[in-house]
Amino acid sequence: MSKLEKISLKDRLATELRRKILTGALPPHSRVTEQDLADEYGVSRAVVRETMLVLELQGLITSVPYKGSVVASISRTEVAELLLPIRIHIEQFALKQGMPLFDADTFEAFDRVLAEMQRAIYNKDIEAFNEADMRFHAIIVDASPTDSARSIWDSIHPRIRMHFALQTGRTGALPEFLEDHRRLVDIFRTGDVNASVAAIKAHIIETNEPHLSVLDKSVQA
Amino acid sequence: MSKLEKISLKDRLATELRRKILTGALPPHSRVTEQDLADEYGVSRAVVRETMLVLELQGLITSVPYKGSVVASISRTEVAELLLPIRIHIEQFALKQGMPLFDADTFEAFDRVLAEMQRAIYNKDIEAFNEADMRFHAIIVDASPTDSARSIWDSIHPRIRMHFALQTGRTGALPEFLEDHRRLVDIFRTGDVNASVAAIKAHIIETNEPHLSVLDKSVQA
DNA sequence: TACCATTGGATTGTCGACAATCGACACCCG
DNA sequence: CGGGTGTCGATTGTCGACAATCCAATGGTA
Repeated sequence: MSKLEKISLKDRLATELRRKILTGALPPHSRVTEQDLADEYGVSRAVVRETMLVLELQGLITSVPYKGSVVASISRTEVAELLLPIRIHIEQFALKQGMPLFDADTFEAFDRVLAEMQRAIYNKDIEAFNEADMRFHAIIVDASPTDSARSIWDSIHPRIRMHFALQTGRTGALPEFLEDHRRLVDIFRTGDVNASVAAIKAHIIETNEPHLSVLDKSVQA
Repeated sequence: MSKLEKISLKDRLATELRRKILTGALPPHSRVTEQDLADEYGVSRAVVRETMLVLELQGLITSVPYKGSVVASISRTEVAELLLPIRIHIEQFALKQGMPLFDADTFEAFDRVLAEMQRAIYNKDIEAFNEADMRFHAIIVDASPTDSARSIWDSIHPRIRMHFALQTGRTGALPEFLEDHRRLVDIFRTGDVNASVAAIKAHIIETNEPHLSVLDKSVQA
């Protein structure tokens, strides 16, 4: 049996809006109002309000009482010195906790995502590739038995992705990114936690290299 | 003119529920239902729902669809290796960005909080002391021009406080904590950013020492 | 003209009612 | 006696309407 789609409207709408924001369909400073969204998606304002609350707490929109909301804009410093270091820490934590629990299913999930990336490259579908990239790291974070790791990650990661999605779009280098992920999985397979923890940090830094230079300083501090 | 209480019911209710959770009035695993809260506080369920959503995203409660919500419980590992390192990083980041902007008002705010602590000690009011402690660090985080620092901090800090509030209750050592904060302000006054960044880290670690030992390893990693 | 009260439209804040879902228990049927 | 099945209470999910608030435009007055 498949998924059966019993997801709340709030969650579906949140996913959809996040997608629009991350792909630039809703660029920073765009004005979004509850009634408009309610009309556009055919749901009640109550649903929209809860959705917007989620997005606000995740830092994707900013809303001021009685006035309205706008899509947030994110500074390079914020990404480089605040969000990325936190993301690195979370994924390292998740690996330390979760890697010993990796089983056949886990690696099968990794392989599926790698295949998705392959396909995305073939189709030149950057959005699909980013989606797969996101899923790849979600597997890591979810593997940790501490589920608050995922919840914090959820509130950090979209902003990082937003920043890069709107920046250059790393079109050309997709195959190398795929290779990078493959190498990661290989390291995971060895079961060497220390190596994996180091590798994931290097991976995240490199993946986001183009725009960042100040990173290392802030990580150790 | 003073505050004038133009705060939304959602925010007021969130503050109140957080207080109850952090003081142990609502211990972990307590069941909370929307209608009960709505009745108890005389607000609509819509308000309660938005409040609960906030608390859930902040990791203070866990809710499952169509069943209900319970107050979350937090593991020691989670606090020591995930939440605290992140909190340290946020406050260090905020200091680096915000300290150069500290002005007379900022230090006045610090002094007011120190006075609050003094008073709380005199009244043996632990809750008031914790409240002041929270405000102290909020000043730091708010000083950063990057306001997402505060939003992330808001979603990290309550869980940490919850863990300790429910644990021992550091009753005896209150005066030393006050002194610790005084020393911090003194360092801030010198304007030495590096020293301050180091001091805030030491402060947070020491403040939470009793229950933690593994901390250092995970911070540098 | 300059100033300020008001008013009107847009937007969010709050509410009460109805719909969907879940879990447990009683009930029927073999 | 056992297994499914339906029903019922509790709880969350969704909705449309009304209230409060903000802001800019309007218009009156000195």
